[in-house]
Amino acid sequence: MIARTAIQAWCSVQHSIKGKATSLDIAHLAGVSQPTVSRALRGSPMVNEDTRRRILAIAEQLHYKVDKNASNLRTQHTGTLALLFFEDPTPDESAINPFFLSMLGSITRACALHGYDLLISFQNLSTDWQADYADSKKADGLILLGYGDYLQSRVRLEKLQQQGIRFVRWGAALPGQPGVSIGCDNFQGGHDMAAHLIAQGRRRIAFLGHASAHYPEFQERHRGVCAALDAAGLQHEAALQVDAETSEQSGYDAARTLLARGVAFDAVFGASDLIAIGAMKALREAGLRIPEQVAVAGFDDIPLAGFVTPALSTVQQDTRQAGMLLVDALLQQLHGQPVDSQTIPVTLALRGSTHCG
Amino acid sequence: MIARTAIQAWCSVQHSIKGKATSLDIAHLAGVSQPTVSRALRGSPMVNEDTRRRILAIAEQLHYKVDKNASNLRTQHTGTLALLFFEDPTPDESAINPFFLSMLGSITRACALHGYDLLISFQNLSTDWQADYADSKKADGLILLGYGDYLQSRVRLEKLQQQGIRFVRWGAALPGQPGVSIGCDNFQGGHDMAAHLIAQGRRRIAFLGHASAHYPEFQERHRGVCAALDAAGLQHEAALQVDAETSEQSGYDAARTLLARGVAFDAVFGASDLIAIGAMKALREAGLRIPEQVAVAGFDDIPLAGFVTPALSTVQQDTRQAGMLLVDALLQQLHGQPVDSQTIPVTLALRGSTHCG
DNA sequence: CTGAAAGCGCTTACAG
DNA sequence: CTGAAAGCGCTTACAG
Repeated sequence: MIARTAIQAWCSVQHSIKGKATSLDIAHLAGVSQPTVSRALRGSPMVNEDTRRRILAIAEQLHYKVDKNASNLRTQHTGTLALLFFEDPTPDESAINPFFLSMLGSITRACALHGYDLLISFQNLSTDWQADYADSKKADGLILLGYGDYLQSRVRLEKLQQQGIRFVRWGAALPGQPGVSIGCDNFQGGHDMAAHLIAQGRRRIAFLGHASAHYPEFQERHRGVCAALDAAGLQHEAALQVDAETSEQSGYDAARTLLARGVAFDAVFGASDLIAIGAMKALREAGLRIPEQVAVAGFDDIPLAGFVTPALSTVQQDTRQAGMLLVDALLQQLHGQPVDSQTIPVTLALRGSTHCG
Repeated sequence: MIARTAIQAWCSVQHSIKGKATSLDIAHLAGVSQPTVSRALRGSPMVNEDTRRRILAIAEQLHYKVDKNASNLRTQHTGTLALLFFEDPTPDESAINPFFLSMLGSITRACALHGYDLLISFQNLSTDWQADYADSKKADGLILLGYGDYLQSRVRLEKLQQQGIRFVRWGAALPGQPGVSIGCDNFQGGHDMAAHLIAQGRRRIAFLGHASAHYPEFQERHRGVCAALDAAGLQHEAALQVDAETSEQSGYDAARTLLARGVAFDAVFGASDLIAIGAMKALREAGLRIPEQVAVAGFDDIPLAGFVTPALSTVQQDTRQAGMLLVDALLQQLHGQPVDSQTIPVTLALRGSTHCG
């Protein structure tokens, strides 16, 4: 047993020199070698039970924590993952898509569950982000999140892969695409919501959101809508699709563009909830009643979707599951196991914005 | 000048052994010593311009990045800050207050501006978070964010301070409080919004949100409301205050509680936008027209505030400035400079929910 | 302007 | 079960 006073003395010395305790300090105090302290702390089975207890007690009193920089340097891995948001630069950067924020929450939690830390960074598509975090050994792997212009970022994904950097991407899993993607079934979501609208008697469904290969998620959602229209024997007109990216303002603008075109429509499907909510505002300003004259639907089921008026029908993505899958897939890669891209199912959250009466 | 082939050879060797380039590799290739590489890379003025260029060229071709673990270990600081969210545990953890998320964005940006990385972690109040990140040298300092129960977390702040850990907190700066706080002028915000409501002819303003010392921000907002009522010669009744924490559901529940009490009111002031939006739903369900019968106001100006119906009047906090101030204050502490707590002004964002006609 | 040397605090074979 | 030794990849006095 070590005298309390020895530790107290140590503490006061330490306090004056302003340094943190190291494993060597503990070794001195416990009367063992430094490697033994390291073993005891890491729970190695080949250390005497009494010795371990003594060491742990001292470590606790000293508020000792293993220096991550030293252990990472030694073991050559960091125990942290980096989350990179890549988004088109927006003028108001503070407005992050709530959907991603909900992903952020679930990713953080999944990391914590596995004992990993999360480094986070918002990237402009314009900056040269690809490998920074991995190359400088700040993180063992990358999680990429963002509805950016896919074609623009694709080159970078290829670079990442060339450099042997481990990463997973949230988004549509496309054939021949570099790396592993986890995404929701955008096609199914688009299809099911359109089918629902059709079942509610809607015939002319406008789609607000990009529908090009640059934005594969939105494009898939749009394809789902078209498929549902086809199945019902309805036409899809180009004039009923208006480009929009995921923000209220963009949705508002897109709805006004739609109105200005003068084409008839009885439903508006926003490619994201933010778009839908922005569109609702424009529609109301134009004197249209929701859902009587126009049904409105969104995609994501952000927390506020149920609290706007009328409550927004939307396609729900299971962010909790998504976060887990992303982290799991990345961790599996780090452990050298092969991983496949995955698509997770969506469900409809039907509310007042698509139901009359 | 070094032969391209040497580098190519190096690359293929490296590729086969699957390791990253180190400064020593570069030194060999450049025909200099390893310390010289380190100096060149760090922009030391005492290295020959030609040598530097040669080194930088090679470094670039090899995708070399300084190993952060090694340099951090050597220099004893990490170049990263940790952002700790502490919130009361919520059943649905994915629903993070959008206001904080907007802070997150601006904090990330401020960190990047100063060349710091951001480690992020969501903490339950119940877990033992205080010093982990700093003790294990993962971060140089902590940013604490959260509308948790203040009295519960105060003990921990004191511990942090005892251990000499640098931190800043977002929230009300109270007398005798440990550490540095940056917060908005909650009293002013509460006061100004209440004064606005009174100017609009409202006389009985309900306040939804905790108003105890456990939640100093909300309490200050409430005090501001009371002050405005006093100034106008109006009474404030206890029955017009209902506890709520910051979520739509809690706001919804609080409004229903208020309705159930049967007291008269002509305005509802939510202590946060989420509360206000939840309350709007409950009020509408009760058949009340907003703003004709009840004006509704919130606090935070989250991105969606302008897109609910009617658009929500609210108190705007400048999250961009807040993020900068938090990071600046923390960095100043790290540089050994004294910092004071600061309060930043708020402005009203007045919209349809408080204006008739 | 450049190099040889030391050391940051760990972990992990290697002996015993 | 424990210790002496080496080394992860840097940075920074110290010589020259």
